[in-house]
Amino acid sequence: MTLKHRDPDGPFNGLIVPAQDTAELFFLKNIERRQIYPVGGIVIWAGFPNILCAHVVAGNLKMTASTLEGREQIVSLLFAGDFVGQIFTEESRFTVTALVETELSLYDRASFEYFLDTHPAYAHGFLRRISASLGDARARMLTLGQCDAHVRIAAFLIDLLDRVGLPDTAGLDHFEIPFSRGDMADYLGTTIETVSRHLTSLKGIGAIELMKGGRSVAVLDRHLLEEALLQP
Amino acid sequence: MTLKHRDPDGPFNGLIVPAQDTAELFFLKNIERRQIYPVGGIVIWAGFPNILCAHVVAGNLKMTASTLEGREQIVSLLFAGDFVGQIFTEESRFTVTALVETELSLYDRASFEYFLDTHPAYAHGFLRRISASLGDARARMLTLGQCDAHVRIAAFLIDLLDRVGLPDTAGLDHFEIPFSRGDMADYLGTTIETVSRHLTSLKGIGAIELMKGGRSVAVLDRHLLEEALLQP
DNA sequence: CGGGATGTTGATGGCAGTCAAGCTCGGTGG
DNA sequence: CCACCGAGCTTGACTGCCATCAACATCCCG
Repeated sequence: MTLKHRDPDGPFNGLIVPAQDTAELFFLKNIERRQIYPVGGIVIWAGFPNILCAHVVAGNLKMTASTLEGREQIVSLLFAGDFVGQIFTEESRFTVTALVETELSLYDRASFEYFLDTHPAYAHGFLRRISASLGDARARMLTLGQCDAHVRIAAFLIDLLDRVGLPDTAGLDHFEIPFSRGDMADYLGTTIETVSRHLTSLKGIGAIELMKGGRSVAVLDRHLLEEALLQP
Repeated sequence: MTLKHRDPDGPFNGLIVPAQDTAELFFLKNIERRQIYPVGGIVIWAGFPNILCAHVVAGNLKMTASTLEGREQIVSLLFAGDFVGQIFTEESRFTVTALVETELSLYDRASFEYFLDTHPAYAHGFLRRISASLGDARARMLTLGQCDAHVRIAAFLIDLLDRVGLPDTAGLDHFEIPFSRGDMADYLGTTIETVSRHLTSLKGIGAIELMKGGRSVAVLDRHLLEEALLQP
Protein backbone atom coordinates (compact mmCIF):
# COMPACT_ATOMS: atom_id res chain seq x y z
CA MET A 1 0.00 0.00 0.00
CA THR A 2 1.30 3.35 -1.01
CA LEU A 3 -1.18 5.61 0.71
CA LYS A 4 -0.58 5.36 4.42
CA HIS A 5 -0.08 8.51 6.37
CA ARG A 6 -2.98 10.52 5.14
CA ASP A 7 -4.33 13.77 6.44
CA PRO A 8 -7.55 12.83 8.23
CA ASP A 9 -9.15 16.12 7.20
CA GLY A 10 -8.16 15.80 3.58
CA PRO A 11 -10.51 15.86 0.63
CA PHE A 12 -11.08 12.15 0.16
CA ASN A 13 -14.15 11.92 2.37
CA GLY A 14 -12.71 9.23 4.57
CA LEU A 15 -13.40 8.61 8.21
CA ILE A 16 -10.53 7.80 10.54
CA VAL A 17 -11.23 5.95 13.73
CA PRO A 18 -10.48 8.25 16.64
CA ALA A 19 -7.52 6.82 18.50
CA GLN A 20 -8.97 5.65 21.78
CA ASP A 21 -8.00 2.83 24.07
CA THR A 22 -10.95 2.26 26.31
CA ALA A 23 -13.54 -0.33 27.16
CA GLU A 24 -15.53 1.14 24.29
CA LEU A 25 -13.09 -0.06 21.72
CA PHE A 26 -12.93 -3.39 23.47
CA PHE A 27 -16.62 -3.79 22.79
CA LEU A 28 -16.14 -2.69 19.19
CA LYS A 29 -13.43 -5.28 18.81
CA ASN A 30 -15.86 -7.81 20.13
CA ILE A 31 -18.25 -7.39 17.24
CA GLU A 32 -15.69 -7.08 14.46
CA ARG A 33 -14.79 -9.75 11.95
CA ARG A 34 -11.56 -9.52 9.97
CA GLN A 35 -11.76 -10.24 6.27
CA ILE A 36 -9.48 -9.84 3.28
CA TYR A 37 -10.87 -8.81 -0.09
CA PRO A 38 -8.99 -9.38 -3.34
CA VAL A 39 -8.47 -6.73 -6.02
CA GLY A 40 -11.89 -5.95 -7.47
CA GLY A 41 -13.66 -7.64 -4.57
CA ILE A 42 -17.02 -6.07 -3.82
CA VAL A 43 -17.77 -5.30 -0.18
CA ILE A 44 -21.14 -3.61 -0.56
CA TRP A 45 -23.60 -3.67 -3.47
CA ALA A 46 -25.74 -0.60 -4.10
CA GLY A 47 -29.43 -1.40 -4.06
CA PHE A 48 -29.10 -4.41 -1.76
CA PRO A 49 -29.90 -4.67 1.94
CA ASN A 50 -27.43 -2.60 3.95
CA ILE A 51 -26.28 -5.13 6.48
CA LEU A 52 -22.64 -4.33 7.12
CA CYS A 53 -20.09 -1.63 7.63
CA ALA A 54 -16.38 -1.73 8.40
CA HIS A 55 -13.09 0.00 9.01
CA VAL A 56 -10.19 -0.30 6.60
CA VAL A 57 -7.30 -2.09 8.28
CA ALA A 58 -5.03 -1.98 5.23
CA GLY A 59 -5.66 -1.39 1.58
CA ASN A 60 -7.68 0.91 -0.58
CA LEU A 61 -11.30 0.95 -1.81
CA LYS A 62 -13.65 3.03 -3.91
CA MET A 63 -17.25 3.93 -3.15
CA THR A 64 -19.23 4.42 -6.36
CA ALA A 65 -22.62 5.41 -7.74
CA SER A 66 -23.78 4.51 -11.23
CA THR A 67 -26.23 5.88 -13.75
CA LEU A 68 -28.75 3.59 -15.40
CA GLU A 69 -26.52 3.47 -18.49
CA GLY A 70 -23.56 2.27 -16.45
CA ARG A 71 -21.55 5.46 -16.18
CA GLU A 72 -19.77 5.31 -12.84
CA GLN A 73 -18.86 8.08 -10.40
CA ILE A 74 -16.40 7.47 -7.57
CA VAL A 75 -17.89 9.40 -4.67
CA SER A 76 -15.22 8.51 -2.15
CA LEU A 77 -11.81 6.88 -1.97
CA LEU A 78 -11.11 4.94 1.21
CA PHE A 79 -7.75 4.31 2.88
CA ALA A 80 -6.42 2.65 5.99
CA GLY A 81 -8.39 3.79 9.03
CA ASP A 82 -11.41 5.03 7.08
CA PHE A 83 -14.92 4.02 7.93
CA VAL A 84 -16.71 2.02 5.22
CA GLY A 85 -20.44 2.02 4.70
CA GLN A 86 -23.58 4.05 5.24
CA ILE A 87 -25.39 3.93 8.55
CA PHE A 88 -29.14 4.34 9.19
CA THR A 89 -30.33 3.24 5.76
CA GLU A 90 -32.03 -0.06 5.02
CA GLU A 91 -30.70 -0.25 1.49
CA SER A 92 -27.16 0.54 0.35
CA ARG A 93 -27.00 3.60 -1.88
CA PHE A 94 -23.42 3.00 -3.07
CA THR A 95 -21.18 0.17 -4.11
CA VAL A 96 -17.85 -0.37 -2.35
CA THR A 97 -15.05 -2.15 -4.24
CA ALA A 98 -11.47 -3.01 -3.28
CA LEU A 99 -8.91 -1.36 -5.58
CA VAL A 100 -6.05 -3.41 -4.15
CA GLU A 101 -6.03 -6.40 -1.83
CA THR A 102 -7.68 -4.99 1.26
CA GLU A 103 -8.19 -6.08 4.84
CA LEU A 104 -11.32 -4.90 6.60
CA SER A 105 -12.66 -5.23 10.08
CA LEU A 106 -16.35 -5.82 9.40
CA TYR A 107 -19.29 -5.07 11.64
CA ASP A 108 -22.90 -5.95 11.44
CA ARG A 109 -24.50 -2.56 10.72
CA ALA A 110 -27.15 -2.91 13.42
CA SER A 111 -24.51 -3.78 16.00
CA PHE A 112 -22.36 -0.83 14.99
CA GLU A 113 -25.35 1.50 15.30
CA TYR A 114 -26.11 0.05 18.73
CA PHE A 115 -22.49 0.63 19.65
CA LEU A 116 -22.77 4.26 18.57
CA ASP A 117 -25.95 4.59 20.60
CA THR A 118 -24.37 3.23 23.75
CA HIS A 119 -20.97 4.97 23.50
CA PRO A 120 -21.53 8.71 23.25
CA ALA A 121 -17.85 9.64 23.30
CA TYR A 122 -17.16 7.42 20.33
CA ALA A 123 -20.31 8.68 18.62
CA HIS A 124 -19.04 12.23 19.10
CA GLY A 125 -15.81 11.42 17.28
CA PHE A 126 -17.77 9.65 14.60
CA LEU A 127 -20.00 12.67 14.07
CA ARG A 128 -16.90 14.79 13.76
CA ARG A 129 -15.58 12.54 11.03
CA ILE A 130 -18.78 12.34 9.12
CA SER A 131 -19.17 16.12 9.27
CA ALA A 132 -15.74 16.49 7.72
CA SER A 133 -16.73 14.00 5.02
CA LEU A 134 -19.85 16.01 4.28
CA GLY A 135 -17.74 19.13 3.87
CA ASP A 136 -15.38 17.27 1.56
CA ALA A 137 -18.26 15.91 -0.50
CA ARG A 138 -19.66 19.41 -0.91
CA ALA A 139 -16.28 20.77 -1.88
CA ARG A 140 -16.09 18.13 -4.59
CA MET A 141 -19.45 19.29 -5.94
CA LEU A 142 -17.73 22.57 -6.77
CA THR A 143 -15.02 20.78 -8.72
CA LEU A 144 -17.46 18.53 -10.55
CA GLY A 145 -19.95 21.27 -11.28
CA GLN A 146 -17.77 24.24 -12.15
CA CYS A 147 -14.18 23.32 -12.98
CA ASP A 148 -12.60 22.45 -16.33
CA ALA A 149 -10.91 19.12 -16.80
CA HIS A 150 -7.38 20.53 -16.56
CA VAL A 151 -8.22 22.17 -13.24
CA ARG A 152 -9.72 18.95 -11.88
CA ILE A 153 -6.65 17.01 -12.85
CA ALA A 154 -4.14 19.52 -11.51
CA ALA A 155 -6.08 19.76 -8.24
CA PHE A 156 -6.18 15.99 -7.99
CA LEU A 157 -2.42 15.76 -8.46
CA ILE A 158 -1.87 18.37 -5.77
CA ASP A 159 -4.13 16.42 -3.41
CA LEU A 160 -2.22 13.24 -4.11
CA LEU A 161 1.07 15.03 -3.64
CA ASP A 162 0.04 16.41 -0.27
CA ARG A 163 -1.17 12.99 0.75
CA VAL A 164 1.43 10.58 -0.51
CA GLY A 165 4.20 12.62 -2.08
CA LEU A 166 7.76 11.95 -0.89
CA PRO A 167 11.02 13.47 -2.07
CA ASP A 168 12.91 11.03 -4.29
CA THR A 169 16.67 10.59 -4.54
CA ALA A 170 16.91 13.68 -6.72
CA GLY A 171 14.97 15.68 -4.12
CA LEU A 172 11.86 15.84 -6.29
CA ASP A 173 8.40 15.17 -4.92
CA HIS A 174 7.11 12.05 -6.53
CA PHE A 175 4.52 9.36 -6.00
CA GLU A 176 2.91 6.33 -7.54
CA ILE A 177 -0.64 6.83 -8.71
CA PRO A 178 -2.43 4.06 -6.85
CA PHE A 179 -5.23 3.64 -9.37
CA SER A 180 -5.78 3.30 -13.08
CA ARG A 181 -6.63 6.07 -15.53
CA GLY A 182 -10.13 4.68 -15.55
CA ASP A 183 -10.45 5.19 -11.80
CA MET A 184 -9.04 8.70 -12.06
CA ALA A 185 -11.57 9.48 -14.77
CA ASP A 186 -14.46 8.10 -12.72
CA TYR A 187 -13.32 10.09 -9.71
CA LEU A 188 -12.97 13.32 -11.68
CA GLY A 189 -16.13 12.99 -13.72
CA THR A 190 -14.35 12.79 -17.06
CA THR A 191 -12.90 10.16 -19.41
CA ILE A 192 -9.71 8.13 -19.62
CA GLU A 193 -8.64 9.99 -22.76
CA THR A 194 -9.18 13.41 -21.25
CA VAL A 195 -7.16 12.49 -18.15
CA SER A 196 -4.36 11.21 -20.33
CA ARG A 197 -4.33 14.28 -22.55
CA HIS A 198 -4.18 16.73 -19.66
CA LEU A 199 -1.45 14.78 -17.90
CA THR A 200 0.53 14.87 -21.12
CA SER A 201 -0.10 18.58 -21.34
CA LEU A 202 1.14 19.14 -17.77
CA LYS A 203 4.21 17.15 -18.71
CA GLY A 204 4.59 19.32 -21.80
CA ILE A 205 4.80 22.53 -19.76
CA GLY A 206 7.33 20.93 -17.43
CA ALA A 207 5.14 20.69 -14.36
CA ILE A 208 5.40 16.93 -14.00
CA GLU A 209 7.21 13.89 -15.33
CA LEU A 210 5.47 10.59 -16.08
CA MET A 211 7.17 7.23 -15.63
CA LYS A 212 6.41 3.54 -15.48
CA GLY A 213 3.76 3.78 -18.13
CA GLY A 214 2.03 6.70 -16.50
CA ARG A 215 1.71 5.04 -13.12
CA SER A 216 4.36 7.15 -11.46
CA VAL A 217 4.49 10.94 -11.26
CA ALA A 218 7.30 13.29 -10.31
CA VAL A 219 6.33 16.89 -9.66
CA LEU A 220 8.99 19.06 -11.26
CA ASP A 221 7.35 22.37 -10.50
CA ARG A 222 4.55 22.55 -7.99
CA HIS A 223 4.10 26.23 -8.68
CA LEU A 224 3.22 25.48 -12.32
CA LEU A 225 0.70 22.92 -11.14
CA GLU A 226 -0.91 25.46 -8.85
CA GLU A 227 -1.08 27.99 -11.65
CA ALA A 228 -3.10 25.46 -13.63
CA LEU A 229 -5.78 25.81 -10.96
CA LEU A 230 -6.47 29.33 -12.18
CA GLN A 231 -8.32 28.49 -15.35
CA PRO A 232 -7.78 31.31 -17.81
CA MET B 1 -42.72 30.19 1.27
CA THR B 2 -43.72 27.58 -1.21
CA LEU B 3 -41.56 24.71 -0.02
CA LYS B 4 -42.94 23.61 3.29
CA HIS B 5 -43.72 19.97 3.73
CA ARG B 6 -40.59 18.43 2.39
CA ASP B 7 -39.42 14.87 2.60
CA PRO B 8 -36.71 14.91 5.27
CA ASP B 9 -34.78 12.23 3.41
CA GLY B 10 -35.00 13.96 0.07
CA PRO B 11 -32.08 14.95 -2.10
CA PHE B 12 -31.58 18.49 -0.88
CA ASN B 13 -29.11 17.69 1.87
CA GLY B 14 -31.09 19.39 4.58
CA LEU B 15 -31.26 18.50 8.22
CA ILE B 16 -34.61 18.47 9.97
CA VAL B 17 -34.72 18.85 13.72
CA PRO B 18 -36.04 15.64 15.21
CA ALA B 19 -39.38 16.43 16.80
CA GLN B 20 -38.75 16.10 20.52
CA ASP B 21 -40.31 17.83 23.47
CA THR B 22 -37.96 17.29 26.33
CA ALA B 23 -35.70 19.16 28.68
CA GLU B 24 -33.08 18.86 25.96
CA LEU B 25 -34.95 21.12 23.62
CA PHE B 26 -35.63 23.47 26.47
CA PHE B 27 -31.89 23.91 26.82
CA LEU B 28 -31.53 24.34 23.08
CA LYS B 29 -34.18 27.01 23.16
CA ASN B 30 -32.21 28.71 25.87
CA ILE B 31 -29.23 29.33 23.65
CA GLU B 32 -31.10 30.26 20.47
CA ARG B 33 -31.56 33.76 19.11
CA ARG B 34 -34.23 34.43 16.51
CA GLN B 35 -33.29 36.56 13.56
CA ILE B 36 -34.83 37.47 10.23
CA TYR B 37 -32.68 37.80 7.13
CA PRO B 38 -33.83 39.70 4.03
CA VAL B 39 -33.61 38.34 0.48
CA GLY B 40 -29.93 38.02 -0.35
CA GLY B 41 -28.92 38.35 3.28
CA ILE B 42 -25.75 36.46 4.09
CA VAL B 43 -25.79 34.30 7.19
CA ILE B 44 -22.33 32.75 6.91
CA TRP B 45 -19.29 33.81 4.88
CA ALA B 46 -16.95 31.16 3.57
CA GLY B 47 -13.40 31.70 4.76
CA PHE B 48 -14.37 33.56 7.90
CA PRO B 49 -14.41 32.31 11.50
CA ASN B 50 -17.16 29.73 11.90
CA ILE B 51 -18.96 31.12 14.91
CA LEU B 52 -22.60 30.30 14.37
CA CYS B 53 -25.07 27.73 13.18
CA ALA B 54 -28.86 27.68 13.10
CA HIS B 55 -32.12 26.02 12.23
CA VAL B 56 -34.43 27.39 9.57
CA VAL B 57 -37.70 28.50 11.14
CA ALA B 58 -39.23 29.70 7.88
CA GLY B 59 -37.78 30.56 4.53
CA ASN B 60 -35.23 29.23 2.15
CA LEU B 61 -31.44 29.50 1.81
CA LYS B 62 -28.59 28.31 -0.36
CA MET B 63 -25.20 27.02 0.76
CA THR B 64 -22.55 27.75 -1.85
CA ALA B 65 -18.90 27.25 -2.73
CA SER B 66 -17.04 29.40 -5.23
CA THR B 67 -14.04 29.04 -7.48
CA LEU B 68 -11.33 31.67 -7.47
CA GLU B 69 -12.82 33.11 -10.67
CA GLY B 70 -16.20 33.54 -9.01
CA ARG B 71 -18.08 30.59 -10.50
CA GLU B 72 -20.57 29.49 -7.88
CA GLN B 73 -21.86 26.02 -7.01
CA ILE B 74 -24.90 25.58 -4.78
CA VAL B 75 -23.99 22.58 -2.63
CA SER B 76 -27.20 22.52 -0.62
CA LEU B 77 -30.63 24.11 -0.56
CA LEU B 78 -32.10 24.65 2.88
CA PHE B 79 -35.75 24.73 3.89
CA ALA B 80 -37.83 25.09 7.04
CA GLY B 81 -36.52 22.76 9.72
CA ASP B 82 -33.10 22.25 8.17
CA PHE B 83 -29.91 22.68 10.10
CA VAL B 84 -27.67 25.50 8.86
CA GLY B 85 -23.92 25.50 9.20
CA GLN B 86 -20.88 23.30 9.58
CA ILE B 87 -19.86 22.02 12.98
CA PHE B 88 -16.35 21.23 14.20
CA THR B 89 -14.46 23.53 11.85
CA GLU B 90 -12.81 26.77 12.88
CA GLU B 91 -13.33 28.40 9.52
CA SER B 92 -16.49 28.29 7.41
CA ARG B 93 -16.01 26.38 4.17
CA PHE B 94 -19.26 27.55 2.57
CA THR B 95 -21.35 30.67 2.25
CA VAL B 96 -25.00 30.62 3.30
CA THR B 97 -27.38 33.13 1.72
CA ALA B 98 -31.11 33.70 2.12
CA LEU B 99 -33.03 33.21 -1.15
CA VAL B 100 -36.22 34.66 0.31
CA GLU B 101 -36.91 36.50 3.55
CA THR B 102 -35.90 33.89 6.11
CA GLU B 103 -36.26 33.47 9.85
CA LEU B 104 -33.53 31.54 11.64
CA SER B 105 -33.02 30.42 15.16
CA LEU B 106 -29.31 31.06 15.61
CA TYR B 107 -26.89 29.35 17.96
CA ASP B 108 -23.38 30.07 18.93
CA ARG B 109 -21.52 27.17 17.31
CA ALA B 110 -19.54 26.29 20.41
CA SER B 111 -22.72 26.21 22.49
CA PHE B 112 -24.46 23.99 19.95
CA GLU B 113 -21.52 21.59 19.97
CA TYR B 114 -21.60 21.53 23.74
CA PHE B 115 -25.31 20.81 23.54
CA LEU B 116 -24.63 17.88 21.21
CA ASP B 117 -21.97 16.65 23.59
CA THR B 118 -24.26 16.71 26.57
CA HIS B 119 -27.43 15.38 24.93
CA PRO B 120 -26.66 12.01 23.36
CA ALA B 121 -30.21 11.31 22.24
CA TYR B 122 -30.32 14.56 20.30
CA ALA B 123 -26.84 13.93 18.97
CA HIS B 124 -28.00 10.55 17.72
CA GLY B 125 -30.79 12.14 15.69
CA PHE B 126 -28.37 14.75 14.43
CA LEU B 127 -25.92 12.09 13.26
CA ARG B 128 -28.78 10.39 11.47
CA ARG B 129 -29.59 13.59 9.64
CA ILE B 130 -26.05 14.38 8.71
CA SER B 131 -25.53 10.84 7.42
CA ALA B 132 -28.51 11.27 5.15
CA SER B 133 -27.07 14.58 3.95
CA LEU B 134 -23.77 12.89 3.19
CA GLY B 135 -25.59 10.28 1.11
CA ASP B 136 -27.48 13.01 -0.72
CA ALA B 137 -24.28 14.94 -1.39
CA ARG B 138 -22.65 11.84 -2.83
CA ALA B 139 -25.67 11.12 -5.00
CA ARG B 140 -25.38 14.63 -6.39
CA MET B 141 -21.75 13.95 -7.32
CA LEU B 142 -23.09 11.35 -9.73
CA THR B 143 -25.38 13.88 -11.36
CA LEU B 144 -22.72 16.57 -11.57
CA GLY B 145 -20.00 14.22 -12.76
CA GLN B 146 -21.80 11.94 -15.19
CA CYS B 147 -25.15 13.29 -16.36
CA ASP B 148 -25.99 15.50 -19.34
CA ALA B 149 -27.69 18.82 -18.82
CA HIS B 150 -31.11 17.60 -19.93
CA VAL B 151 -30.94 14.73 -17.45
CA ARG B 152 -29.92 17.05 -14.62
CA ILE B 153 -32.80 19.37 -15.40
CA ALA B 154 -35.42 16.65 -15.75
CA ALA B 155 -34.25 15.03 -12.51
CA PHE B 156 -34.37 18.38 -10.76
CA LEU B 157 -37.95 18.96 -11.91
CA ILE B 158 -38.96 15.52 -10.68
CA ASP B 159 -37.36 16.24 -7.31
CA LEU B 160 -39.21 19.53 -7.07
CA LEU B 161 -42.45 17.84 -8.10
CA ASP B 162 -42.09 15.20 -5.41
CA ARG B 163 -41.30 17.86 -2.88
CA VAL B 164 -43.68 20.69 -3.60
CA GLY B 165 -45.95 19.55 -6.41
CA LEU B 166 -49.69 19.86 -5.86
CA PRO B 167 -52.54 19.07 -8.23
CA ASP B 168 -54.05 22.27 -9.61
CA THR B 169 -57.68 22.94 -10.46
CA ALA B 170 -57.29 20.98 -13.69
CA GLY B 171 -55.83 18.03 -11.78
CA LEU B 172 -52.33 18.65 -13.12
CA ASP B 173 -49.30 18.56 -10.89
CA HIS B 174 -47.82 22.01 -10.79
CA PHE B 175 -45.52 24.13 -8.68
CA GLU B 176 -43.78 27.43 -8.47
CA ILE B 177 -40.03 27.30 -8.94
CA PRO B 178 -38.83 29.05 -5.82
CA PHE B 179 -35.56 30.29 -7.29
CA SER B 180 -34.23 32.06 -10.32
CA ARG B 181 -32.74 30.47 -13.44
CA GLY B 182 -29.38 31.56 -12.13
CA ASP B 183 -29.87 29.61 -8.93
CA MET B 184 -31.04 26.56 -10.86
CA ALA B 185 -27.94 26.81 -13.04
CA ASP B 186 -25.64 27.14 -10.03
CA TYR B 187 -27.31 24.15 -8.40
CA LEU B 188 -27.07 22.00 -11.51
CA GLY B 189 -23.56 22.99 -12.51
CA THR B 190 -24.59 24.57 -15.80
CA THR B 191 -25.62 27.99 -17.15
CA ILE B 192 -28.78 30.07 -17.22
CA GLU B 193 -29.07 29.66 -20.99
CA THR B 194 -28.73 25.89 -20.88
CA VAL B 195 -31.40 25.61 -18.20
CA SER B 196 -33.72 27.77 -20.23
CA ARG B 197 -33.12 25.83 -23.43
CA HIS B 198 -33.77 22.45 -21.87
CA LEU B 199 -36.90 23.66 -20.13
CA THR B 200 -38.13 24.94 -23.48
CA SER B 201 -37.29 21.60 -25.01
CA LEU B 202 -39.24 19.72 -22.32
CA LYS B 203 -42.13 22.05 -23.04
CA GLY B 204 -41.73 21.29 -26.73
CA ILE B 205 -42.23 17.57 -26.25
CA GLY B 206 -45.30 18.20 -24.09
CA ALA B 207 -43.80 17.11 -20.78
CA ILE B 208 -44.33 20.42 -19.02
CA GLU B 209 -45.94 23.81 -19.38
CA LEU B 210 -44.24 27.06 -18.34
CA MET B 211 -46.14 30.04 -16.96
CA LYS B 212 -45.57 33.33 -15.16
CA GLY B 213 -42.41 34.05 -17.05
CA GLY B 214 -40.96 30.64 -16.39
CA ARG B 215 -41.46 30.79 -12.65
CA SER B 216 -44.30 28.31 -12.60
CA VAL B 217 -44.31 24.79 -13.99
CA ALA B 218 -47.15 22.37 -14.69
CA VAL B 219 -46.16 18.78 -15.32
CA LEU B 220 -48.31 17.55 -18.21
CA ASP B 221 -46.72 14.13 -18.49
CA ARG B 222 -44.53 12.86 -15.71
CA HIS B 223 -43.76 9.75 -17.69
CA LEU B 224 -42.14 11.82 -20.45
CA LEU B 225 -40.06 13.60 -17.81
CA GLU B 226 -38.87 10.28 -16.45
CA GLU B 227 -37.98 9.08 -19.92
CA ALA B 228 -35.71 12.10 -20.22
CA LEU B 229 -33.64 10.60 -17.40
CA LEU B 230 -32.55 7.82 -19.74
CA GLN B 231 -30.08 9.77 -21.80
CA PRO B 232 -29.96 8.22 -25.26
C1' DC C 1 -46.54 53.34 -18.52
C1' DG C 2 -41.54 53.06 -18.40
C1' DG C 3 -37.34 50.85 -17.04
C1' DG C 4 -34.74 47.32 -14.89
C1' DA C 5 -34.47 42.62 -13.82
C1' DT C 6 -35.26 38.13 -15.39
C1' DG C 7 -35.95 34.83 -18.98
C1' DT C 8 -35.63 33.28 -23.95
C1' DT C 9 -33.63 32.65 -28.34
C1' DG C 10 -29.90 32.84 -31.82
C1' DA C 11 -25.05 32.42 -33.55
C1' DT C 12 -20.58 30.82 -32.74
C1' DG C 13 -16.56 28.48 -30.94
C1' DG C 14 -14.09 25.48 -27.92
C1' DC C 15 -13.71 21.78 -24.78
C1' DA C 16 -14.23 17.33 -24.06
C1' DG C 17 -16.63 12.83 -25.36
C1' DT C 18 -16.44 9.12 -28.71
C1' DC C 19 -14.38 5.98 -31.87
C1' DA C 20 -10.28 4.13 -33.53
C1' DA C 21 -5.47 3.09 -34.11
C1' DG C 22 -0.93 2.65 -32.20
C1' DC C 23 2.19 2.41 -28.23
C1' DT C 24 4.30 0.70 -23.65
C1' DC C 25 5.06 -2.18 -20.27
C1' DG C 26 4.83 -6.25 -17.61
C1' DG C 27 4.08 -10.99 -17.65
C1' DT C 28 4.27 -15.55 -19.68
C1' DG C 29 5.89 -19.33 -22.02
C1' DG C 30 8.67 -21.43 -25.38
C1' DC D 1 16.69 -15.00 -22.83
C1' DC D 2 13.76 -13.36 -25.96
C1' DA D 3 9.42 -13.22 -28.51
C1' DC D 4 4.88 -12.80 -27.91
C1' DC D 5 0.63 -11.21 -25.89
C1' DG D 6 -2.68 -8.49 -23.60
C1' DA D 7 -4.07 -4.82 -20.50
C1' DG D 8 -3.55 -0.28 -19.86
C1' DC D 9 -2.04 4.14 -21.69
C1' DT D 10 -1.44 7.57 -25.39
C1' DT D 11 -2.47 9.95 -29.51
C1' DG D 12 -5.31 11.30 -33.49
C1' DA D 13 -9.62 12.58 -36.01
C1' DC D 14 -14.05 13.85 -35.60
C1' DT D 15 -18.34 15.33 -33.52
C1' DG D 16 -21.54 17.34 -30.48
C1' DC D 17 -22.82 19.48 -26.37
C1' DC D 18 -22.73 23.35 -23.96
C1' DA D 19 -20.49 27.91 -22.54
C1' DT D 20 -20.21 32.37 -24.23
C1' DC D 21 -21.66 36.60 -26.30
C1' DA D 22 -25.41 39.13 -27.98
C1' DA D 23 -30.05 40.58 -29.06
C1' DC D 24 -34.69 40.35 -27.95
C1' DA D 25 -38.92 39.28 -25.10
C1' DT D 26 -41.42 39.31 -20.92
C1' DC D 27 -42.54 40.34 -16.34
C1' DC D 28 -42.81 43.11 -12.39
C1' DC D 29 -42.78 47.14 -9.73
C1' DG D 30 -43.16 51.65 -8.83
